[in-house]
Amino acid sequence: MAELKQSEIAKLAGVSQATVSRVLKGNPQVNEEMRRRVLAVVQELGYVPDARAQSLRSQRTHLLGLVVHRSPEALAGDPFFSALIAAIIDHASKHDYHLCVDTARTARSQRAIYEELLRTRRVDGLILVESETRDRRIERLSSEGFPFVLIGRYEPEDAIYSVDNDNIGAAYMATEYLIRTGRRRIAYIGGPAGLTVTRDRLQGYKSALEACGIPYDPRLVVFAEFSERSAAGAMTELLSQSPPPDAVIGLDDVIAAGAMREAKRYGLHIPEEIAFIGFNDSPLCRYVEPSLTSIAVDIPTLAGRATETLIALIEGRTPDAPKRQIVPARLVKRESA
Amino acid sequence: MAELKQSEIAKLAGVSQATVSRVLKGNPQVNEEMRRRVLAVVQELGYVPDARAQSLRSQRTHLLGLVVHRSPEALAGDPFFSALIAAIIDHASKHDYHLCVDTARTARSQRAIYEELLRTRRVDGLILVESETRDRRIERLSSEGFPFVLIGRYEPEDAIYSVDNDNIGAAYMATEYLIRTGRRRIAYIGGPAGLTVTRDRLQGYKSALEACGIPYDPRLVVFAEFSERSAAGAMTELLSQSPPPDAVIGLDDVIAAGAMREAKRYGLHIPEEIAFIGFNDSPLCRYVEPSLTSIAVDIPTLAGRATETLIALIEGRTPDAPKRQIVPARLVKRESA
DNA sequence: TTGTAAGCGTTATCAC
DNA sequence: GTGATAACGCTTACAA
Repeated sequence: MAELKQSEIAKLAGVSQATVSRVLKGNPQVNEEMRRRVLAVVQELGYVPDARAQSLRSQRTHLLGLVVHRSPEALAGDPFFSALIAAIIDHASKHDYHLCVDTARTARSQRAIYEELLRTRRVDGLILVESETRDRRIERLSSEGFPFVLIGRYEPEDAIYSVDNDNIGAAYMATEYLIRTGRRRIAYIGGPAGLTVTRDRLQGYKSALEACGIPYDPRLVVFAEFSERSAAGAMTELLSQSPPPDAVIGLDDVIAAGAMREAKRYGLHIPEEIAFIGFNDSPLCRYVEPSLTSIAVDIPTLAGRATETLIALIEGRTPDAPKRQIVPARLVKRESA
Repeated sequence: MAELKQSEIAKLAGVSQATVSRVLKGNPQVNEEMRRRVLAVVQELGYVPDARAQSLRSQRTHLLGLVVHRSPEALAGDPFFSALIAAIIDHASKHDYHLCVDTARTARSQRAIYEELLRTRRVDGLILVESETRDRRIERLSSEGFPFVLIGRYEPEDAIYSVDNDNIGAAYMATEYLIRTGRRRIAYIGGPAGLTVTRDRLQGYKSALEACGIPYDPRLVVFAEFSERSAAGAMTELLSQSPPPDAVIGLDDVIAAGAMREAKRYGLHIPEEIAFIGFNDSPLCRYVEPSLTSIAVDIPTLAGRATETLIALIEGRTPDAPKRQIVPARLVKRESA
């Protein structure tokens, strides 16, 4: 079984190896008779071409790379990534591509990953998530003409292909909703400060405040890691102020939930005394008490657009989409706000 | 930049292409002088070998395949997989392997995945999760001598390499704990009936009942899909009985939480009237109200063992571990039981 | 110690 | 239409 290659098939079918290749590639100019003979042997032996040889020959691996900028621990409990990975695989498989996932925590390993996947031509293209605002590697990918799509934001907007939630709009929506429902001291707990998501949502938050004539108070803006624990710490900081906030927007559901839990520990009533809104509409929103209002980012669409765009790029087609695609978010109201 | 290959380096360093290869492979029998010359050029141009060519030549892709038997939707919100994937990547990267993830929902696509990854030699080995109890493809992998490791259980125990939570023990632990704390009508909500996890935990559940002299009542055993909604349905079924159960063990946290939510809707008090225990100790346990007691499966260890074993198998070393490895679980007590 | 050359399994360009 | 044959970029005998 190990020695199954086209030359074997050829021998058994009594044709040349080149003909076997033609038949398999669906080359139209092959005699019907030979085609049948070849296919019969292929079927019978269950021959499948060797992807490695095809990769070398065609300069295509049919592998997409997903690079996630988080440590394994931070990735571990995050439902966002399950959803993202699942959606990418789903789209990729339709085009006969596979997905290779890597994590790049430190700057060192980031470099390693890029080298490893890109320069080695191990993958045909890259999907990047949660990159730092200014990433040297992105410049490089770009200048080397390597196919890649960013999930998230990048400046200038039309420099590279990117797909993003409407983060600014989403944060604006959340903030405005809170204002509309009577909140005045609205806090924002971001993720790590360097991240574009963190910045973009901050921007939406600020715009909404401004549009509604509420002065921006920098003390109401704090940052946390992607963990419940870190979010609790940030919340403690916010609660030490007087007056304390009457609403909190967390960069994601985990952060919002962690903050909310902390507020509960302080004996605050939710949503009467303080409201909470998270992002991602992850399963946990329905589990926390009170259930968490959240901005739903449309992960399947996001992943789908990114994947389709990337594959188009790889295959040399011009993606029929603008360089920067924005996927709208929606507010899912629950009890916390 | 595109034309960077060993022959280029060779030309610039004034040596043969074979020597470049030797230097890069760390072959000891190369003159120090040439080695330096070669490395200088390599450094300067940032040459990295082409993985595709290496794969073909060495018959190794340095890719591990992870095949998950779930639909993208079912995968989507599940933190178990984020954790699993993260942990596998972490271990694999230490040995310079990458991870290729695929999902196989239908039987048809399962076949496709196996063909696609295995026969095409696209990956060097496979990690399988949540396989059906009797899976033809496993027999085939096994008989073809393809390196693979199963996360989960398989009979007979020493037929293949597998790593598993101590599912039987864990369910035993959960059940016994409930009995010890005074519960008598303990229900079990499994996942899809064909799954080995479902069966194994059912077995542990039964053993504990038997050991404690509590008769097994089949009406207390129901099955659900991996979704909150489906779990709620299963719970409704359980609650229609008289007397209703006074404790519920859910196959995973999502199922347990879904069931618990349903019980709350019925106005039952938790844990006074009915207790709940889930599996995985996922983040949501801390968010639900009351917080969910759960059996923690040690995902990093599980993934680590599976990955290390697989790589040993691929590289022709005999794994220094028994064919079937069991990773113990532990009970994380919270409010629900 | 180094270079030459064969070959990994394909695909694609030639002649026939 | 079909069969040789030359790549694809690398590793590794084998020769020198």
